[in-house]
Amino acid sequence: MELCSIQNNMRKLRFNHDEMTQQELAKNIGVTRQTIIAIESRKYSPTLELAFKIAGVFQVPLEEIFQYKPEN
Amino acid sequence: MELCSIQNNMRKLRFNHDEMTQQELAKNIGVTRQTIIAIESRKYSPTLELAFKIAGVFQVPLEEIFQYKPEN
DNA sequence: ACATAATGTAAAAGATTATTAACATGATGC
DNA sequence: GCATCATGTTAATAATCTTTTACATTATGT
Repeated sequence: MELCSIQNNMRKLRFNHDEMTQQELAKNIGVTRQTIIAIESRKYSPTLELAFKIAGVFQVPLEEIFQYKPEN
Repeated sequence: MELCSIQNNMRKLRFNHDEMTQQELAKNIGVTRQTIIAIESRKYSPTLELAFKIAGVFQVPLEEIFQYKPEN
């Protein structure tokens, strides 16, 4: 499976935030669960706006969640 | 004209980096000049990957270039 | 055993971002 | 005046991201 070039630790963050489910996170940022699944599994990377919203939910800097790895 | 919800100071950064032109920036990150124009004028926001590349060129944290303003 | 919740997979349609191409303007230098 | 460079505008196409829908798997609790 093709992976996108940006890593993330959303999954870890969800669990560290009271085991927030994909559904809850999705609702929080106003997207569908499919989008969360796709991002977590690196099927594709989110838009910049979505990335900011996710960082907002977990209250961490964007770059603490997403890391760009050009080589992948 | 509709503005996207993410502000940026690419234009300022270009001028502070030896007055780098849109064309040079575009070439640096591997997109067309149209994409730079669209982002600078907030016609739309870049993908997360593109945002990282731009931050890389100017060697500043992503959030120093792009700011999310939900209210716009 | 059964119901429920959380996660996973897949495919088509819709929305947004990026490219390509063509043409326009203003500034600069020859 | 003319050529060149940087920027701007528009429109059509291509690529990528998001939604919608439907169904599968695994774990948990009753």
